[in-house]
Amino acid sequence: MQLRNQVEWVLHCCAILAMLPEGARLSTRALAEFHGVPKEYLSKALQSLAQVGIVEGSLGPAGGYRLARPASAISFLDIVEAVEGGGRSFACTEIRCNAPCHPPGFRPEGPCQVARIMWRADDAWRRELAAQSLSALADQLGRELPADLQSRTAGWLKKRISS
Amino acid sequence: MQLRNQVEWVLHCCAILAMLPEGARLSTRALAEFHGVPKEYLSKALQSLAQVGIVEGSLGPAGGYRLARPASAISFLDIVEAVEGGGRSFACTEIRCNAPCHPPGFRPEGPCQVARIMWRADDAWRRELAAQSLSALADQLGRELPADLQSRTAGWLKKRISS
DNA sequence: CGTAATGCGGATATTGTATATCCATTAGGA
DNA sequence: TCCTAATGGATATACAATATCCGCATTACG
Repeated sequence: MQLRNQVEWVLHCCAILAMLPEGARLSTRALAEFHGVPKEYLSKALQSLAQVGIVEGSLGPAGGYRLARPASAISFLDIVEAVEGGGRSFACTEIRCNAPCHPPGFRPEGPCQVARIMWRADDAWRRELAAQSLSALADQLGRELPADLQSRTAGWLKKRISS
Repeated sequence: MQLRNQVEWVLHCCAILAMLPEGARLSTRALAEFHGVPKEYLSKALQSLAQVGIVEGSLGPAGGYRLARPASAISFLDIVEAVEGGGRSFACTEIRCNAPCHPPGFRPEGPCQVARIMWRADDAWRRELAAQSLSALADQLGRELPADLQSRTAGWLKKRISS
């Protein structure tokens, strides 16, 4: 069980977007170069973010992406689910109904106990991610990253910012 | 991100084994028929359980599997990780090191902040599964399953028990 | 205007993993 | 001795993740 590579990519992309000045945009090309990932494929992931309203894209030269709402209103769960989908990690196929000693077509009432337990763990995972906001990450990075690294990064980004 | 089908299968298999009388065994064939899943493939999953000491297989006719320790000492996490592996759901590839503005070969100290947050969610998931024992599941099933279903199941299993 | 850069969506190729099956071997009960 | 069982290796199949390519509509800028 493993999350897509795209999840890591868009989380870092969102972190970058969250540290940009208000209203500034970055192109897919810039984000891909910054993280060393394939531009075309990253583009797909960013489109997923745009479709659920986490980022907002604009066309033309000087186009690109920016956050569609304040970083404090974007959770890790929002981002992960935009790329990965909202499904459960445990898929119950109701194999308890297959027992040859059950009457054919048997359908029990209520969800499978095994599934209930697995889904509770899923909920705990989601709850943890829902509690983490993008702004908290940006703050943390601003506090812990060495100053020289931050200024070099800021300089590189400044040259790539559109609009 | 989805768990293997095998995870569902072995969880239900362990539930059955936990409800068997002390020392009784069930063959892969019986477990596969009971759940309506392919015997050969289920066998692989059960072998994974045997390798980490959750179940114990024996050869020959009247052979089969039984739990290797009390159901109260087996957690859902034990079973899931036996099949799925103990790896994290989020794999950090350190793309933060790829930034073209960083000095080449740059390696930051400490884990990536993004990864730390994702791993915390993984930990919450694992904690939840570690807290659920196989005996608790068996108790729950014994309490909630309709009596007629339980007796029919017990009868079917009795005919298949080895040793 | 026209040109180039951008996001967007569709189509497709490539790779890798989950799923599934088969077989040879070993071991044990009848 | 024969049958049945787990074990482990090899292999086939299906499907999803990864990656690339192309055509299109839009828009900034000269």
